[in-house]
Amino acid sequence: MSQAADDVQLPLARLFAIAYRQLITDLHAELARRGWTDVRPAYGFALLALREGPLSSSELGVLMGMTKQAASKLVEALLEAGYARRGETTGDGRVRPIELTDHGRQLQETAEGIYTELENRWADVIGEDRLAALRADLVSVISADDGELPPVRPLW
Amino acid sequence: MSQAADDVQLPLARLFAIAYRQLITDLHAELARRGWTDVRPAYGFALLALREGPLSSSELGVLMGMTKQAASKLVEALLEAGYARRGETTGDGRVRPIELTDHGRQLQETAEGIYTELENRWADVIGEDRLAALRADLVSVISADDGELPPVRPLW
DNA sequence: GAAAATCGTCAATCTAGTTGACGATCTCGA
DNA sequence: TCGAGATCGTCAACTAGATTGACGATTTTC
Repeated sequence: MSQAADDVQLPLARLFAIAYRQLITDLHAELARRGWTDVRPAYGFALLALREGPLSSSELGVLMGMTKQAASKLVEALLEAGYARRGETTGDGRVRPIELTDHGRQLQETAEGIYTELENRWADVIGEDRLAALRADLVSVISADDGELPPVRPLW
Repeated sequence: MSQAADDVQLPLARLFAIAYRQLITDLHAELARRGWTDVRPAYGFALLALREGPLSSSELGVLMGMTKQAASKLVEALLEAGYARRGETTGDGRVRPIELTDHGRQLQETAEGIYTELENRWADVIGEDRLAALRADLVSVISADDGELPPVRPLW
């Protein structure tokens, strides 16, 4: 008998922590294996947010649940790594929009592919239906407070 | 219609991040409300591990998935805050066991009570059975690799 | 008994965030 | 229209929580 069944009463928080870390670690290990060695975990949600189009640092900060200063530092790292660049200025002279470079878009797509694989492995273990239920239940609980999904944050 | 249903395809990793953060934030908010104002998120899993009995810093490090140096710093913080103390030395002169003080035990029990309340709120939203399924599914996936539950780490 | 491993700690460094301040720019209402 | 106030991005200083590397003191092993 596996150890798993004994631990069914482990705190959810602990399970979330482990599950999150496992996904992110596996993702970055596979990225590294494919040559993407300068990708930091913090980039993930930012690349995802930038996928849809240019964003200001402040907007990115709001989406990620961090201060604009922190977002600004993250953007700086993305610029230096060549995954993002300053886009065309809008009418507003205060805003300096950020957008993905081709390299950044390539990374985003590669990561998305790997990540899909990882979730498929989950489906292999617990089944498609249970996975869908898990996702749906998570969404209902975390948006229970105000009906909206709160911002992410790459945690502590 | 709530926003929740639209987002069912959000990455699990993101949901885990949000769910974890929400639980930990709510827990510490309630702890603070009850007067426990010097509790840092990192203490949580350490108090839990120490609940069963004395541990060395190195053992704590292994359980939490961090280096012994990091565990040592965490222990130092727990000692200074009065939640732990050096216990009786074993035969091994290298080991300096750590154990909970009464104050630490009180904190641990308070936190556990609050945490149980939080999980009960989850049960109120998705139901007892779905909550049990969620927990069981998480456990099976994260222990799928080697049949054992990996160490926690308070993440990034 | 000597070689090797382990325990705890020190020191330096890194990542990822925070708060506070500030100049530049935009918006809105008197 | 113009001035008060809000917002954008950045600078600086700091904090939390981790890392690697080194080392003395012990213990274990052969």
